[in-house]
Amino acid sequence: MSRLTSYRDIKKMVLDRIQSGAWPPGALIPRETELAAEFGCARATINRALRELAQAGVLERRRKAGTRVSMTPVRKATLDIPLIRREVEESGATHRHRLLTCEMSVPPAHIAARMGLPLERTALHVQTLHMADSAPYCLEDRWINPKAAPEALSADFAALSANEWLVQNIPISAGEIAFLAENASDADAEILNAAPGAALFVVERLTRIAQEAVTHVRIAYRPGYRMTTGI
Amino acid sequence: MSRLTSYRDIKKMVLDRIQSGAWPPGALIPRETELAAEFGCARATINRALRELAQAGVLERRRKAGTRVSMTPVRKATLDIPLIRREVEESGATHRHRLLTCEMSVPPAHIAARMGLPLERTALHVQTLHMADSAPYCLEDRWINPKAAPEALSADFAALSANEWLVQNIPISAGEIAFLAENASDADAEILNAAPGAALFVVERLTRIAQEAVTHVRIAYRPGYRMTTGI
DNA sequence: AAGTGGTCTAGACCACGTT
DNA sequence: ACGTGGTCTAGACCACTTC
Repeated sequence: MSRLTSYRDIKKMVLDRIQSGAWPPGALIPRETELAAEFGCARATINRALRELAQAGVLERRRKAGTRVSMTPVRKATLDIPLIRREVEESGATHRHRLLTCEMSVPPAHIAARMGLPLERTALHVQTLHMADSAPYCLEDRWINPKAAPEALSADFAALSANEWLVQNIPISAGEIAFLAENASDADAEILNAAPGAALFVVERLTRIAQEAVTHVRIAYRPGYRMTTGI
Repeated sequence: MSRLTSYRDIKKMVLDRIQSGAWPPGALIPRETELAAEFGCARATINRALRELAQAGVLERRRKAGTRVSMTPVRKATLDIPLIRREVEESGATHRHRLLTCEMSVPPAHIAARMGLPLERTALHVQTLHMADSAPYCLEDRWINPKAAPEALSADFAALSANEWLVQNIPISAGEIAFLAENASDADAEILNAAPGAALFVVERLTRIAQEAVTHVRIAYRPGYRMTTGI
């Protein structure tokens, strides 16, 4: 027999005890040393299993107080935020994109505020329509802070979409992301080939490098789009 | 100095090298043994740091091929799916709920199909309006498989919302979750006090225990709702 | 003060994928 | 075949919290 007691096995067994009701919500479970003895493995192995279950929200651990089954399982959903091109291609379609706008202009006040730009300061505005085969897939409306990403001014977004260019040229960074629903404006509707007022799934993302906003993007998906994941 | 080389420090230093551009997207980084020598710590420490960064989507690791900086930096967003009551309370408002429907009936075909129920089989249908202070917050439309959760038939959902009851009575389990946008139906609009056709942010969740569907829920939020998280 | 989880080490063996 | 990450061990010390 291969590895009788991998940390994966421990996780399964612990989950099993929870789901079977042997360890109900709120229950204190045995300490690591006891479980290690019971399962015949090192404490480090138990530790890894329990640590991962705690990270997943199944357990709550506190020094000295011990490990308990969560009372309110905070379910966490992990969403992948892929490149739009890849997302389209994985659905089996061909990805194309069309550059609609690429110019310096003054962003709307709420976007300037979120990016921390002074009012009236211009930024690079790039609008791109992404298509799956020949149908509109989503509309990317992006503002780029020229101070934080000066190279963007000379990039050719008609060749490589802004979405993809930024991923390849801006290092890993922090930011916020929001998901919401909006009624399609007349402009959105025409571009996405949707009915005016149709409910659109929208993702807004603000990306920073060292506190400074680099780019703000609003991606509005075609009607009917669903973002899915397991729990 | 305390801990010179905790796995957290390693993570920070690696992230720093990535964000500074020293290790650009796609770059192959040194192997674990080399980093351990450089930082003067055990390989296990390096392993934990790199493993967590890989889990966060920052690195991509493959045996024999080594560890690379992800080409697609912003890859994963983790959303907490809290109790609705807690979500409301954290915004500073008071949570109340009103039970609108609670009866056995035959679910629409697409829901029966997703739950794996035979056509015409009845299920428990529970509709709850959640309110923040006195304003509608979201509409919970839930179907419960009586075979998988028979105790639900005798629960008092007027006292404890179905959302909360299930969390407390059904053990942690697997499922799928989807986020989408829908135009408010006339019924939705009236209940949520929104304009008919308003774009609503909708979460649909299917919960299973051991392959069997326990409950399907559609939660439609009031117009203007945003689900946000860091990256 | 004492007990629990949190982390680190040094070494070992193994699994997987590339070559 | 071989090199890289994946995991496990046994032991140790530490940090935090409750008692």
